[in-house]
Amino acid sequence: MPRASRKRARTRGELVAAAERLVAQRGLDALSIDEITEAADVAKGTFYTHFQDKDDLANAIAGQIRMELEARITSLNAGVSDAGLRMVNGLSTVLSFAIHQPVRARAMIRLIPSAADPDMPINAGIRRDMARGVDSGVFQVPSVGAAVVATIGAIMSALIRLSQPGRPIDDPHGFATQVIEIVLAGLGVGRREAQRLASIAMNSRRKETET
Amino acid sequence: MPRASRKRARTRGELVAAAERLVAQRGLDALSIDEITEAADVAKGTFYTHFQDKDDLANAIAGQIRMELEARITSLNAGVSDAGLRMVNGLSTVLSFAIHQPVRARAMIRLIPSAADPDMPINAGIRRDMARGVDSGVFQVPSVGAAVVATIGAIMSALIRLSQPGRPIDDPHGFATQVIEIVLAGLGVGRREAQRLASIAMNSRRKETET
DNA sequence: ATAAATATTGACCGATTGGTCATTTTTGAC
DNA sequence: GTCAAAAATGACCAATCGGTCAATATTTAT
Repeated sequence: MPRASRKRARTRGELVAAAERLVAQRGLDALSIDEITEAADVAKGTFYTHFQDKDDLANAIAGQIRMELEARITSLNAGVSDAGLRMVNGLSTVLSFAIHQPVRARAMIRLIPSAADPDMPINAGIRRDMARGVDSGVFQVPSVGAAVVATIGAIMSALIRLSQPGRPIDDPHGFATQVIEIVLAGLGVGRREAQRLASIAMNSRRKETET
Repeated sequence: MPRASRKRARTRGELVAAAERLVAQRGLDALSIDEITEAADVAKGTFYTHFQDKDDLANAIAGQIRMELEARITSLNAGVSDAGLRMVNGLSTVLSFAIHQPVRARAMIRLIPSAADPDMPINAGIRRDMARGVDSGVFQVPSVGAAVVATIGAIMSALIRLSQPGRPIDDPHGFATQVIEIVLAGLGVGRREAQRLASIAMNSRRKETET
């Protein structure tokens, strides 16, 4: 069915959108199926024609967001070999996501608490780029493991702060730039170079249109 | 204890201990009162003679842990005016807690997700010491706000990693020292000085006996 | 237009939950 | 040892939840 009806996709989209909103506000555990279907304005039974259960929906949402982020970072890093540049491309993409899509960013945080786990697949990119940077001498850290943990934590914390509702930051791009600069300094990059790399990355993200 | 029987305190302690264990494993939302009372080997009704509801218990646990940490840090920092020393005293205390009491540390993480919020009372100490360090020139950062967020995030991430069950770190004290060193470097402290401060703090923590 | 296929609906069910309370057990002051 | 107060018990209830399914509405193919 090439010209298949779009109604099904639209209904599914409404469920996902409603769930993202609710999860961002109150977390997955606090939600009932009834609540989600009511917010999406569909009957309860409809939920089960699109998802097996609540976990299935959660995985669909988290997987989609993760895919989008990874695709964008991969695209940005195509052909880039410098570890510093690769790192700021990844970090700035994540923080830009928090700025432009705060609701989905918060949903992601609540759905993937393991995002802070350095050994999760979602953090494979950071691990690789960190090792690359240490090998090439761009980064100077007491250990790759500690550096990965510290970096992920700092970025996740900034992600949370940037996507926090009700307490907007005056200059979010500036804030994100500062956090990235601090992270790079922690990795042993000189203050001036850190400042330069962070600015380049966040300024590029600022110009791009988000989905 | 004129009017307080010891049985009551013991029962309450069993409830708290059981809850800490269960919360560390599966989070508060996933727990039922039945489960907690069964794990504590008391009847369901007993729960309600000690706590109003599940939130009351959660607040009691989180409050107790927070109090212990703050008391220890305050004690360590008594009479210390150097911002760098004050900062590493705080950070090393938290990481030492994760190493020596991983179950309670994980319970804390799950009970206070807002621990990553820089504006929460629990992080007032970091805010103050950060401002003090910037004023005195010990720290050099693009902004105090960004530095606080990055620092809290890095430490929380290390806390999570250190308290993670099933995947112990070979040299936890060394790992904690490395993370603190990276954080200090991010705050503009020189590599050698950062290494020195982190080592001093974590070595002191290593010798102390934990509750 | 019509029928087959698919999507949607919402009433319904069994299981689980938070919370109550009359009863029993334990404690400690005398 | 006695007894009143405090603590602990566990059966019980109303509410909510995840999940099902026969009935209905909509879409697609012919």
